[in-house]
Amino acid sequence: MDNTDFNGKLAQLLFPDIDKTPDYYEKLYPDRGLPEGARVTRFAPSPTGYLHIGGLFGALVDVLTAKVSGGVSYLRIEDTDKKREIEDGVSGITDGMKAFGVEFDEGVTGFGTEKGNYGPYTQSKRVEIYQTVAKSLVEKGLAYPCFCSADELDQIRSEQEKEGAAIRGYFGKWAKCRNLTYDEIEKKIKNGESWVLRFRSDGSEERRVFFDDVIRGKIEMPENIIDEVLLKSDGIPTYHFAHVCDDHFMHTTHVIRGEEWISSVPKHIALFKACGFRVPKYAHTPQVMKIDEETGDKRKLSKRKDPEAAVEYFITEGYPKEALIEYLLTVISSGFEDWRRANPAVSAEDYPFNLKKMSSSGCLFDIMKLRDVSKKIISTMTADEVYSRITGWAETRDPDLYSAFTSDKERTVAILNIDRDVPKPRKDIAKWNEVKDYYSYMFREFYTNDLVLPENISPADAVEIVSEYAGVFSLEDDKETWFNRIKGMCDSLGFASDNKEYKQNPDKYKGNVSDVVTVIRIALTSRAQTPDLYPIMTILGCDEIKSRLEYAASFWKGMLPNG
RNA sequence: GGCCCGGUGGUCAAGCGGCUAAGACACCGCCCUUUCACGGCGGUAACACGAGUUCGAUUCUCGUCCGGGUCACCA
Repeated sequence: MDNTDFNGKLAQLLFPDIDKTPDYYEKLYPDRGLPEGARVTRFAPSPTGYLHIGGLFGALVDVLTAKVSGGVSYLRIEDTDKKREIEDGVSGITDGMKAFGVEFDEGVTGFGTEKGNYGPYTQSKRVEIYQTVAKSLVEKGLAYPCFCSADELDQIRSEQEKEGAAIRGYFGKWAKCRNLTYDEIEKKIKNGESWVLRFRSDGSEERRVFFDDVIRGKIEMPENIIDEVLLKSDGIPTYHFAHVCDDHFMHTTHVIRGEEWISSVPKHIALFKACGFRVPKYAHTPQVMKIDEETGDKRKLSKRKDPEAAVEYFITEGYPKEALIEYLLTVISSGFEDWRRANPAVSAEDYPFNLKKMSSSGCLFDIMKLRDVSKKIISTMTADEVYSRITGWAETRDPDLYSAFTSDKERTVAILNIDRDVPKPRKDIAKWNEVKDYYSYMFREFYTNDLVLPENISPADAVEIVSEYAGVFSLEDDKETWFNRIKGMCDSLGFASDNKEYKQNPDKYKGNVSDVVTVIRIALTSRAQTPDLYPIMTILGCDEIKSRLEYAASFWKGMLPNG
């Protein structure tokens, strides 16, 4: 039997049910006809049920890369690992994308749904395609069945380890099944022995492969010599083979993925060439790391140890979606912060993203920076916007907050508008789960009297201040009058109304206006620090103010020696 | 262990043979100020190490060290 004969017969023996050729799929999935320079990218997670922060990072890079080039981005689900499969691992990913406003042009859109003409976009539904390509590989003598058991493979591994072999894997003298005869193969198959399909590598460890990583530049590695598994014993492809088939038929131009894939590029290039497919461009992104609290070491974010590894965490905490995106962009792309300064009001989606400006070293996740970015974003929102964000967040996560906030919308918006509708708005809130505590004194439901005076103010003075203020304040005042009224109280109480004078002669006074206002502030809010007191009082209303002032007076009176 | 990627302040980062080595976050100080925040001004703090190439290296080359990845019928 000559070689062609052998290959043809073997292909038929292995894939009796496959009646198509790769050519069929070439016609089914024609060239996309995109303009020159348009990039086709894909995000291809396995359905683990949740979206990893690194995944969102990668997805963002995919979408932006396609967008700036006028290309196409799509979402493909790589569900070829049956052992790790969970019931609906897809929704967690697509929901996460939606929550952060990351949208693909085509591909999987949710559990069991998709859009686009190059599907199916779920690998488990593409088995016939892989097998068709696999069959053609066998016909060309570039793939063969392997009957080695897991035990045999383990043994090969341990022998290689014992020998200290530089290159390990299924190749050369260890590739026992590489040269089986047709009769041997046929016999094993008839016996019901299970087999995997392996690539027949013609690589040499002497030769080197070169490729140009879009992010990292030129990379050089030894050629692949391993007879990699293409199809597992259940007929489902490995990542390597699926990647080659899918990115070819879906016409991906730029494969953007994590740096953990760099070392398998030689394998992938060899496979593309064996299949007669054009090799796409590769861009390997850095990983998001963190410092391990226990060991102090830098390491990859992990789902089990780090709640913030799952993107859901940021939603639960109440970070606005733009904040994470914006933060990720500052980390991903070195020019982003400059661009943002020049274009403060533009959506991050319009950022002219460039893969070449990506850093190639892994970065640490910096929660402080995220907080800063988030505060900045929240500070520029209108009170109405903040209101709808907070209530939207709280509805399912904090029913108490939700009902308190929605019971009087107008009042709540007024509260949220304090120090907001001004040239330099406050930047106090980084995420929605902070607002309940932050505004607690504005809501009876959350308010707790806890009147702690600063050390430099005696309860006796506090009682005097509060008692007198209860008699003079008026909500009719404009802000200036309001403040002058407080100043007016100062001198008779022994506090300086004029700050400059106080600084010159501090010993002549018990304190200054600041101290007086602080006492009032504490009486009204139980806080030594709050935003502008004037609007707070306006919103609190006369009755509430009176009652809080009275309470404070009697509370501090109780602290007096003979009180 | 083999192969590969990476290494500028605490963190993220500009830099592409000659600069007092940007900027942001964090931290500290001052100013503003009814407190706090905001804002403004200023400050502490970095090219992992050793050779080489060069008139000159953070930038180029090599080595060392350190960190990371990868060597599965996981992706």
